[in-house]
Amino acid sequence: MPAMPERTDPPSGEPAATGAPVAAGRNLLFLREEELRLAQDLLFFGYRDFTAGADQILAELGMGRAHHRVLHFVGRRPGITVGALLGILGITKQSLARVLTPLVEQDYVRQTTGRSDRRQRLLSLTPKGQALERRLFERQREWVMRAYREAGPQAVEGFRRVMHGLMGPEARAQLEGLERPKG
Amino acid sequence: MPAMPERTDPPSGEPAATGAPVAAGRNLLFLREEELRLAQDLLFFGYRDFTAGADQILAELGMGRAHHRVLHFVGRRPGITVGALLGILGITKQSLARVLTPLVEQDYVRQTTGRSDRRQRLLSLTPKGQALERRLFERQREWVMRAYREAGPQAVEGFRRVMHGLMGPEARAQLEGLERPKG
DNA sequence: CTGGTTTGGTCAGCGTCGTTGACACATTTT
DNA sequence: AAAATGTGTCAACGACGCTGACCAAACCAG
Repeated sequence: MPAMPERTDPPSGEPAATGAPVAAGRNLLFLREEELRLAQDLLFFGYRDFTAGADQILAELGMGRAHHRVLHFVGRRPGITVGALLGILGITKQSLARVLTPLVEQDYVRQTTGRSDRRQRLLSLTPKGQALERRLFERQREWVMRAYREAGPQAVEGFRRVMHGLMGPEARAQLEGLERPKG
Repeated sequence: MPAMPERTDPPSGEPAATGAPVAAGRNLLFLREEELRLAQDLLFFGYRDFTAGADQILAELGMGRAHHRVLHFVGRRPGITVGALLGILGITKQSLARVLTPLVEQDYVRQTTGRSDRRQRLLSLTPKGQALERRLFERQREWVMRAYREAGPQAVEGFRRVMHGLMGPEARAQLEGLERPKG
């Protein structure tokens, strides 16, 4: 196993900086390579542990992450239509149904017929749904607050900027809608 | 549960202040509430879009995210044992097997018998595996670099600090191991 | 009014990726 | 020789994505 790339193998066939700072280019690329791999690690571990607390609560209720997302986004935008929720979640109607139907049946989410358009089913949380959503929220709140405290307020701002940058245009638009509700 | 914060109601006051502890307390709580809900949104959208690019490549090859993780961590730590990989991924042996076996059969990952302990199977990427891992890496690299550029270097540092804070103690220890290999 | 579109629901089936439980086998340790 | 360890594997299950097909109610345009 000699020919094996030692560790994070140094950028092999990099597009060698044309012209000037060859050595500098190598270093920069190398740095960025490690930097990026670290970002991958951080996102994997961080996201996993971020969701772990809520997952635990959900498991006790026989639910999963998908249920949480519905509770979260319906809570964030009461009166949202099924179609809009589908757009935010980026899943199919069938996938949503498997999770939404039980939530309605178990009285976590309420559906009311739209006033202007009676085909629409406007979704909102029942008190029971609000209570669960809040419980999940509190669990994650503690976790995130710990991270925020450790990192400091300036880091938090940076975190937000980078995460926002990781979102695609569609997600950014949807986030807009979430931040200023009615518009 | 009347005490439940109605919706995401807009922070009424603002940094009001030092004179009215009660009102200020309310504002701070609201702020944090919104702040935290925003963090949830950012993590959901950001992580999803971060992985989307690689997912696409993987789908073309009939693979999933789990395959990518194996390629990533084996690439990051060539010669890693199956047990250590299980520890990093935090999944069961059976779950790993379903993904690792095909990767070995399709010549992406190589297994060599441990020298000191011949029960161990040391994992490393074959050239084919390295090529795929690099392709996936490059795709994510572009995406992350865009976010980094938009956010600026200072934000990047903050991002790292917060993500690190989101990790639990176990993940932190494992990240340690990834950053300084043999150590 | 009629016909087409939109919104939402549902059945049926598939794939990935996580889980548990139970065994098997080689190797190392005691 | 017996016990513990590292790995592999069979079987079954659950959560959560997807596609395709079809239906009903409501809206909308000609």
